[in-house]
Amino acid sequence: MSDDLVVPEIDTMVHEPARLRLLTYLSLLERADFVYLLGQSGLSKGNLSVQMGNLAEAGLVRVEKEFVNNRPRTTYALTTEGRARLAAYRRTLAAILDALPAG
Amino acid sequence: MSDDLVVPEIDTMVHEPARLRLLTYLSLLERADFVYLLGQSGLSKGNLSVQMGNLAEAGLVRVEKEFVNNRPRTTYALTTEGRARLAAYRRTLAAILDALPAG
DNA sequence: CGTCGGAGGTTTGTTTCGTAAACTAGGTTC
DNA sequence: GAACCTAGTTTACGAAACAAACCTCCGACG
Repeated sequence: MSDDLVVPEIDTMVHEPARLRLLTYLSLLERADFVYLLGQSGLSKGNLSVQMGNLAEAGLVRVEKEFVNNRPRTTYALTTEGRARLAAYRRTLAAILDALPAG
Repeated sequence: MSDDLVVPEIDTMVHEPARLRLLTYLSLLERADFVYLLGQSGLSKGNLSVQMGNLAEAGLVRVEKEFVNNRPRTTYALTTEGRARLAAYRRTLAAILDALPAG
């Protein structure tokens, strides 16, 4: 019946709101630490810890742990792959949104 | 301190991949029935039924049930509110994506 | 009659998300 | 040195998403 009309697959690792938020910050800031992301994202400590763990395990972010003033500091940054996945996601969503009416 | 850098809230009723997919079809087609969406979306019958129920309960889609050739047919269409929510979502996501690098 | 198939759900069970609370491990304060 | 703070991690548990299997209604076929 002619209708291909296929909505493309969405990368759920990126799409998930909490992670998309975090990835967006990292994309804008290049690097950010746990405390900053905690305040900025509004996520709970536990959720932030888990989601960063997920992103790291999936290879989208790199984690650096060090001690500063005798206190732990965990810093995150996008990996090359993370950047690529985000860019691909951006294209996918742009395609979907473009199909939607009303600018 | 200057950093407002706030990523806007996402409408999860729309954002959720399965529902976003369904809403996109409805947006493009104006109306679609259960069987069509089943084939096009790749969702299971169960999930499709549940997600359409969610969307209907949230007031984003209107449901029409009738019998055609003595067989049931369920047709869905966006409501005015559904259209508005989708448009708002579109703007929100566009804002997020615009902040991301790499056009 | 019996049963096959299609439309539309509901039930069951797994996975993921999210919050809250407990826990770890060190530092500072009195 | 007991009480508290900071930075994270882990655990417990509920809600939602999802797939697969099963159930219902009804007309068609043999």
